[in-house]
Amino acid sequence: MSPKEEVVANRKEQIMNSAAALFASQGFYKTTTAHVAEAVGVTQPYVFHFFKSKEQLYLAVLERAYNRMSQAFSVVDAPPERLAEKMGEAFNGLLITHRNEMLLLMQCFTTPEPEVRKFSRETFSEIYETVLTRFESVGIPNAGMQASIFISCGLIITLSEVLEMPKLSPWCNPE
Amino acid sequence: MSPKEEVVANRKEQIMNSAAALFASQGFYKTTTAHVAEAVGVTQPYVFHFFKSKEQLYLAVLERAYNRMSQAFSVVDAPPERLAEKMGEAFNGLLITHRNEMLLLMQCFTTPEPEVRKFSRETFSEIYETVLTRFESVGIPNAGMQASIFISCGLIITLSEVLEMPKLSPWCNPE
DNA sequence: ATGATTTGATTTATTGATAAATAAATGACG
DNA sequence: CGTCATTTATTTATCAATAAATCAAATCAT
Repeated sequence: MSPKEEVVANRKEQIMNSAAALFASQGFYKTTTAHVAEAVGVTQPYVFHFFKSKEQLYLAVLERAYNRMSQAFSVVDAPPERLAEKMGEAFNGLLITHRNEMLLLMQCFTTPEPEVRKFSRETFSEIYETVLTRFESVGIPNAGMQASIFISCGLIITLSEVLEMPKLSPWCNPE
Repeated sequence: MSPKEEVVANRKEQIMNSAAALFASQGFYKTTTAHVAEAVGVTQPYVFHFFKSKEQLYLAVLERAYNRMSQAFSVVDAPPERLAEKMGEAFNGLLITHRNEMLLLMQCFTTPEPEVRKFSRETFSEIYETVLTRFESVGIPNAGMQASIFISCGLIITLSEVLEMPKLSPWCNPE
């Protein structure tokens, strides 16, 4: 495949990538389909050839983000005392490699669109259950609370990233 | 003042109250000024008599919410070992008496409007500094981290309220 | 009657979505 | 090999809906 062909072949992915960046920085409502199209270099109506609505595009991006995160967590391996720490590192890694997707995933619960709410509920539930089960399986005491704390770390890291306030997440700061 | 006069006298507050409820449940973008007006029982253009834009209305609601929270924290008094706990209770109290305002305050950082972002940054910074100073003044060790944790509790409680997933905030659950 | 309160009518702007047209690529077939 | 047919990719043009904001006029209380 020539370079151009390569580019064109994955239009759907390109659109999802641009959409992820825009949704993450502008949110669902301020991001227009025309914006997304422009970022990719196609026309606005063409976006609807791949996604039947703006909402479906948004959900597709979120879905991909969740899968990536789920996958990243599943491959973490560590002794019980180190498990939470290692999983935290996995999240921080994703925050570097797929920043937009992670920020999006951690903020999507504030988007009041019913379908998005449904996704949020299901997804946060799955994340919680996954982490909980993981913690329990290696015998971490008070696993339920630890799983909650784990998610709350993700939330405040997101807050600190969105507002550019590093002091709010002493976790990730040097030393 | 007659009942009607009483109602009318506080139109501005009424509007802010309805706006708080709608913004909290529908978010900034899905809440229209017509919606707010209808909830109060006035016409849509009249909202603009009190607030020069929808955004200013939103910010006014947020400001009031922050003042309430700030005030509630400032009156908390407890011995060092109990301070964080008591302040947490203060927040939970507000979550009962002024649920909409608190949920709004904890989610506003996801609204990409520049002015709102600015408010969020300033406000979360002030909350953090207030809590931090408070913790430090009574000699709580690792006050910075504790202050972060305090805020992250607020975030996950909000998440669990918005998504109606009580399991995510074991803090508030019975026993 | 005068000033505060409130409304009706309207404007302006934006945006998601559709449909029809065009261009480009692919492959069959003489 | 080249031409025609068919599919795939992409654009142009446009609609319909919604919502914020403006403004002049009307109502109401003192």
